[in-house]
Amino acid sequence: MSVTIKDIAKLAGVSHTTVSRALNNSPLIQEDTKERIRVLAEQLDYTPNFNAKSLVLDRSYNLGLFFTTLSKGTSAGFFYEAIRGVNSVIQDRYQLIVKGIDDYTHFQSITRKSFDGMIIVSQSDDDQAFIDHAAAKGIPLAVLNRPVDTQGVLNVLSDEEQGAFLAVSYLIEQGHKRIALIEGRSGFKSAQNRKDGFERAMKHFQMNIPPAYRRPGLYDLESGHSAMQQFLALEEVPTAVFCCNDEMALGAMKAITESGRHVPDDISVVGFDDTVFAAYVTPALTTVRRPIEQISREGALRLLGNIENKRTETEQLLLRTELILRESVRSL
Amino acid sequence: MSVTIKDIAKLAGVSHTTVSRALNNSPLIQEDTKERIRVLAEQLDYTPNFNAKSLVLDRSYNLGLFFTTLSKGTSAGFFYEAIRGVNSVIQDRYQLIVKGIDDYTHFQSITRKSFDGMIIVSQSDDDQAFIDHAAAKGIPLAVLNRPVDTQGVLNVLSDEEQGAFLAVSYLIEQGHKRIALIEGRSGFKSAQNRKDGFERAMKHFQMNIPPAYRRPGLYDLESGHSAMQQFLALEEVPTAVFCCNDEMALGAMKAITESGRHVPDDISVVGFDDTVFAAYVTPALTTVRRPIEQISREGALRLLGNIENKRTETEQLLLRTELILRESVRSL
DNA sequence: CTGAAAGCGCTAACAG
DNA sequence: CTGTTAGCGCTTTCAG
Repeated sequence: MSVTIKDIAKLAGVSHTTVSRALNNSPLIQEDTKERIRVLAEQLDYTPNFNAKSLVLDRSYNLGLFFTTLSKGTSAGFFYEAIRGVNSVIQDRYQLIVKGIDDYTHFQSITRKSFDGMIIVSQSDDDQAFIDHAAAKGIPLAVLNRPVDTQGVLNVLSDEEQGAFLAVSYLIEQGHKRIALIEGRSGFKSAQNRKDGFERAMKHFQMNIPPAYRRPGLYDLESGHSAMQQFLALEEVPTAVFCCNDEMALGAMKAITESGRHVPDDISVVGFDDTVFAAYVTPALTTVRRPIEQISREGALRLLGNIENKRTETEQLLLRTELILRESVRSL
Repeated sequence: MSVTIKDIAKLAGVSHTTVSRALNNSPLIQEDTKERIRVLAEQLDYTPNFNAKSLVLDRSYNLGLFFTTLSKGTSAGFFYEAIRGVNSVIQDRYQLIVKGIDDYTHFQSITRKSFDGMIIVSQSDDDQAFIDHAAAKGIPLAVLNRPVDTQGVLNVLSDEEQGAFLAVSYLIEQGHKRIALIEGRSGFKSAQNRKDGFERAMKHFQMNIPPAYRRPGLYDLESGHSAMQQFLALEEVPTAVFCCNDEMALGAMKAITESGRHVPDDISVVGFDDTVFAAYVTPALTTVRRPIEQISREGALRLLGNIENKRTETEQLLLRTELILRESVRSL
């Protein structure tokens, strides 16, 4: 068995209470007693039993990081950046538990005891049941990436509707009139927001959108590819395509190239997310940057603030998206 | 405060022991007593306190998933697939704790108490200290992606040296004589293995490798790009480039295109990993597929086996890599 | 400044 | 089949 504070107490000739206090640097204990005990602990290679601590302190030292899904529809880059962002602020004070919301059949294991706080990277309105459950349990919460107005819940997101608006406005300003849309995964909030931005821009410039110029997508390469193939089969092929993420944009570019056409000479393409490869495909992809790593860092930071000060601020933080001009759009 | 087994006991008119047994479905308890207690627990919305369970059972219900680094050099796709693979097998029996080894300044918080088992996706020999520590603590271990021969440690990896050998042999068989190498991140085992495979193939076919035909890389887009630029500046530009991962291959392709040349007509490019976008870039990338998700799934599966049967098999599992032929190589 | 005693919620002998 | 009792390792009153 491993060493406990009692073992140290025996060797130091003090009570285990004193050891506990000394190791927690309590001001009640004399400096030299503390030092003696610390040295002893070090020698014995003592490590606190966090389960015991958790039990008595009613803290788990766990932070949950939840995604709508791990198995379908979350892109690798998004996932990676979100974890990095959170991980960069928690250091080793907390353990980061990563999970997909759709991995749970019931939420009963989600309790205050098992999570000191939770960060929910929410991509769908369907996550609301999960969020409500956690909020009802009194778990400090930060919801990222999707607007919520649950009381006491932190909310950090980027203005995707505006980003899409900018991107599509840009296409129009470049003289494009026949602009098609490849939508995001249905049910994902981001898909809705980006579509809204698209529509607002089109409306703003009084352009009409023929039904054939909209195609559903799944946020993956393949669906972008096949949606574009449909556009290419039309009588009047669009001169520009707004894709609701970069992966679909890449799939679309592939379809265009395969048909013997060129980007951007024949058809312009715009993506969304500014994934790491966007600058490196040929032609480099014009896209909308969304500060995912920053969102998750800010969310984590504020959440830790709430946890450690036992506050429950209901802050909402909206970060700006940015249009990144590259080479995949041609001016007509 | 939340309901405990004692609350249930009081209401059911039994001892808390009986409740504990009933809820754990002990054969010692009569069926109808069990049922009564279960119903009561349901009504009260009882959830077990896992900290208390952990303390007495000496299990944490935590599985650690460690990467060499989260902040530098691990590619998003790799990371994503590894987590997915592991997550798909653990269901909700365990919590998955994700961490970078380089996040730790000291390992003392890594104990048997805090992890029922650990999966270490090891990309560097430098991880060995961490592995040794965990092994010494008696934590059931699965090391993925890098060979280790520590006793009692499961080891699952793919034959990357062989994969690189296949890829380079293929280039040679297509008639290429001037073949350059963009290496992986120095210190990463995979970088060494892939380089070894490259060299073995070159040697096998009695080709020589001028020093100018090797460039260090960092596994990212940018380093592939700049390495390729160097090759393009040479008097004798190579006719083919073997890149130690797909991201560098994409960077290299970018540099080639920028120089006014074409892939594969002027220069052939081969990557490694078969990242999700490899099939969608233009031209589609010929590359070596490495079954990351399968590796992590197998690793997790075997680890759970070891944990739950209290075995410590020292199994080593070598999965095959596979050359995926696409369009980025030209036959001379 | 230090110690004795109680208790966090649960499981596991041991008795009946 | 059920209950009594002890104890996992730690923190926290309360008393000195």
